[in-house]
Amino acid sequence: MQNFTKYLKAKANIPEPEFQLLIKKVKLKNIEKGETLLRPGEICRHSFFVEKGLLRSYTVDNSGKEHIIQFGSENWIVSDRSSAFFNEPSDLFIDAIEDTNVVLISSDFINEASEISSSFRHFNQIALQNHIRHQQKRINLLLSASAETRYMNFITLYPDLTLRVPQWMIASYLGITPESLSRVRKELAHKNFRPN
Amino acid sequence: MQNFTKYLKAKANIPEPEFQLLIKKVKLKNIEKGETLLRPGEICRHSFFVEKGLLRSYTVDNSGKEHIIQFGSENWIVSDRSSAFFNEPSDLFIDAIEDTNVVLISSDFINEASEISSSFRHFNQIALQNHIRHQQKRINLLLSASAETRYMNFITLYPDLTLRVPQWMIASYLGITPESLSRVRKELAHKNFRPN
DNA sequence: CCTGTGCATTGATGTATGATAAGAAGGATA
DNA sequence: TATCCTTCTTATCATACATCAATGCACAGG
Repeated sequence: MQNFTKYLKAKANIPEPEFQLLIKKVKLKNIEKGETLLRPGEICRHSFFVEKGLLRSYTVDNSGKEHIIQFGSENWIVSDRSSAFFNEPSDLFIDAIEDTNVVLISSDFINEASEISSSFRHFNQIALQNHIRHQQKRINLLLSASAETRYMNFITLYPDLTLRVPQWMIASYLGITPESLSRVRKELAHKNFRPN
Repeated sequence: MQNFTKYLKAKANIPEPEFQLLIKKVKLKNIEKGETLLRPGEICRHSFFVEKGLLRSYTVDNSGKEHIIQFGSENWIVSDRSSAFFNEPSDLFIDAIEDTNVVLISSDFINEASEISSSFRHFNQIALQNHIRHQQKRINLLLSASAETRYMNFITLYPDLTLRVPQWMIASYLGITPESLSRVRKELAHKNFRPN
């Protein structure tokens, strides 16, 4: 819970009494490695703030292949925004890559916080805009860059994840096979590139 | 201007006097086919509501290739949201595919409308969430689907654009070469698929 | 009417990445 | 220590898509 309160206080300036009321609305949950928080068809009722640990969200296509949408480690929020906001059935899985400690943020929480505090509204705006910017960059990379470039971009952007996440998941995030990623890494090693 | 006022009234319930004040804030602009509205390095000062015509936004990679991010025909808004919101230099081009009539929406307009009307705030929220959902789907397609599938998806999603936009631009949007798209279309024709 | 310019098509060839299969290298667990 | 797993690598072959080059149209401007 400490990370979450720190995070929220840093991002939104909510007066203390209201803050205390709000904070009662969220719950903690511990999940084990491999445990699933959301499945396709379900409606995403909570956003998950990661206190400690590592989550991922991903789709599974009709040939059974996984495609990772997002990783979320400490101080990140993982969610299916569309499902949560529009009350639609999700088409994502969310599960835990490591034993994880999450804060459950309900839509109610967000709505109430928005009513109470214009500062929170602003924070929420920024979060949405950041999300859009991030997705934009990813689309652009997928359109224009080779596997190698995409991987380079990943490790500079998420050096921590590069170490914590198994390679086959990184490959999935990049839209390539684990074998291809292995080749790319070999190439990079040849070129005397060291990820450290 | 008619489309824009109709659009805004339908989306946000702003009391008439305030609406009249707001509407004075926007300007009209006519641009010719090929004319450019935004270049990389510039800050995106306006969102462009398309009254009539057709815009596109795109990046150019370091080998000179264009990658189309978005098309916008009547009643669509084209913009670089990140640049506009965060006041950062854009890395997009925006230009006109046809002679086009746009409404210039400044950040001021959006801020003022947000202050005046909670209904407008809500509309804006929905617009952002829709944007996220749309990008999410596109990322998922780029990660998981073949050129053929991506094209099929495009023509069912945007049958109008399929007719108005030159094929090489559609190819660019899909992340393939015009030659590949041509072959994909041939394949589909063989399979007795008719886009009509 | 000719001619230039941009776009779509087609063919030949190349290359990055996928598919499949097998082995090697840890980590966990008994 | 022995035995599983899971992950990562390596090798071979297959394929989707890119690249390069040529041709055919259509349409605009002289």
